[in-house]
Amino acid sequence: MKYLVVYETLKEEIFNEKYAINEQLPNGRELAELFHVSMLTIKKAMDRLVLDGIIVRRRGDGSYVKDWKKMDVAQHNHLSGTFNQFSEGEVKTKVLKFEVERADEKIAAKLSIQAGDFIYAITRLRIIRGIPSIIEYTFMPLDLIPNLQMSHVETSIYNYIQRDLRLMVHSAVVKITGVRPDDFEKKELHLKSNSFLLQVDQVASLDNSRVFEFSIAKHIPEEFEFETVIVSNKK
Amino acid sequence: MKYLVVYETLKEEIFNEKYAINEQLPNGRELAELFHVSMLTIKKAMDRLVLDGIIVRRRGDGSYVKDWKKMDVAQHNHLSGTFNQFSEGEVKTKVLKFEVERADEKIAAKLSIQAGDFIYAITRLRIIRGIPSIIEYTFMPLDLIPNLQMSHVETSIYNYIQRDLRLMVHSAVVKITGVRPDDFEKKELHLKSNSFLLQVDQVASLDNSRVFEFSIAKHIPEEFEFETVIVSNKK
DNA sequence: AAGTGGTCTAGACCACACT
DNA sequence: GTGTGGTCTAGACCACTTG
Repeated sequence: MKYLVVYETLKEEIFNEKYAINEQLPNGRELAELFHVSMLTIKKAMDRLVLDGIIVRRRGDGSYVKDWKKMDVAQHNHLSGTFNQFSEGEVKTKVLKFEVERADEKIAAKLSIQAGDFIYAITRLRIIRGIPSIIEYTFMPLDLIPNLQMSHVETSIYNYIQRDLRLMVHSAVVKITGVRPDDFEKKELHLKSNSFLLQVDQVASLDNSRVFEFSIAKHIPEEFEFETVIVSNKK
Repeated sequence: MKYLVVYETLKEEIFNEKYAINEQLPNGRELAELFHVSMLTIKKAMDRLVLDGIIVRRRGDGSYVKDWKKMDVAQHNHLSGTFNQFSEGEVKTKVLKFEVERADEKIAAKLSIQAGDFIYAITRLRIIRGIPSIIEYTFMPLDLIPNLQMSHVETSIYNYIQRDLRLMVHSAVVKITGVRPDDFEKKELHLKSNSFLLQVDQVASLDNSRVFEFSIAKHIPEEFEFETVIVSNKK
C-alpha cells in the first residue's frame, strides 16, 4: 500500500503547511523520485487528495493546494451507522420495537427480496446528550443477519455486522428530505405541533452486492447536519 | 479515453440486462481481451461502475452486478447550479438583489478572500412550475467573475462561467441543514408561520483552486430532495 | 490450489497550459 | 517549446476467497 503512505504523508505535510494554500506542489516525476515509487502510485495518492478536496490538479499546469481550512466539519461520509458518529456515552438508545415480520411490497423492493420474506423490523429512539434526537426505522433481511440480539440493537447493528459477522459494508444510497412528524414521532421526540424533521433514507449494500439494510432516520433539525464533497467528473 | 468506452459499454450492457442483477461479470483478463485493452484500463472502467453503485468487486471472488434498479432517482450530484436541474421553461427566476458590495468577515472567510474585497451579492427567487420554491443568496469575488450581467443572473451564472468565461468548475463542499424562514423569506416564498426550509450551503471551487462561489439556497420541502452514493473507502 | 481483483513498475504517448 | 498531468501498456507480484 505504497500509495496510502504517499497520501498520508502529503496530507500531513499540507496540514502542517509545509505546502501552503495555493502553493504548487512538486510535479509527478519529482514526487516519484522523492518517495521512490512510480508516477502511477503518485497519481493514485494525489487522486485521493483531490477526492478529499485538499488539492487540485490540472494537466499542463500543475498541482495546487486548495483552501482546505474552509472545510469546517470533518467529512460526513460515515457509513458507520448513527451510533458511531458520536463519542462514547454521548448517545443512548431506546428500542421501541424489535420484531421479525414479513416484508411488504415497498420494503421488499428496497431490500431486493420477495414480498413475504422475513425481515427484522426495528424502531429505535436515539437520545443524544439527553435530548431525544433521532427516530430510526430499520429493516433487514433475516437470512443475511443471523441471530441478531437485543444487545446489538441497543448499540450498533453496524458493529455487529462488521466485527462479529465479519461482513463488509460496501456502499449506501442516501436520500435527504424534509418532513413533518406523525403523532408517534411527536410524542417520542417531545415535539411541538409546528415542528419538522430531516429524513435520511438509506439503502446499504454489502460487498457481495446484497442489500442488508433499508432505514429511515428522522432527525430533529437542531442535531442534523449533512456535509459532503462533490467533485466534477469530467473526462 | 478507452476506459470511458469500456465504462459506457459495460454500463449499457448491464442496463440492457445482458448481465443480470447479482450475476458475475467476466474477470479482468477476459474483459481486457474482449475490449483489446490492458487490465488497468478495465480496472479504471470498473472503478467508475463501482463509484456509480452499479457493481461490486471483491478480490479473490469477482465482480458482480448490483441491484441498480433500486436507485429510483438519477444521482443528484449536480454541480450545475439550480437552473440546470430543471428543464427549459420549468424554472423562472426573479432577481431580488444584484449588487456589488464589500465582503464581511464571514463571507470573506468562505470565499478565501480579504474582508473588504469587492463581491457580487445576489439574491434570487426560483419559481418552479409556478411555485416560489427556492431563495438563493449567492456571493462571488468580483475579480474572478468579470462583467457579470443581469441576463446571466436571471438564468444561470454557472452557464456564464463555464460557457463564456470557459472556467472549469472543479468541486463543491455542500452542507444540508433544516431551518426556519425569516420574515423576508416567508413573504417571498408565500409561507405560513409554521413552515420550514431545507438549507444547502455550498462553497464551490474552480480547477485552479480558487473559490468562486459561496451560496446559501433555502428550499421549500415539497421541492427538495438530495440523493447521493457513499462508497466505503477501506484499506 | 486455482482463480480473483489490487497494487506496482518503467516506460510510452498524448492533451493541455503556459510562455 | 517546455513542462505538466492523464491515459495506457504488458507485465509482475501480492492478498484474498473459494473449492
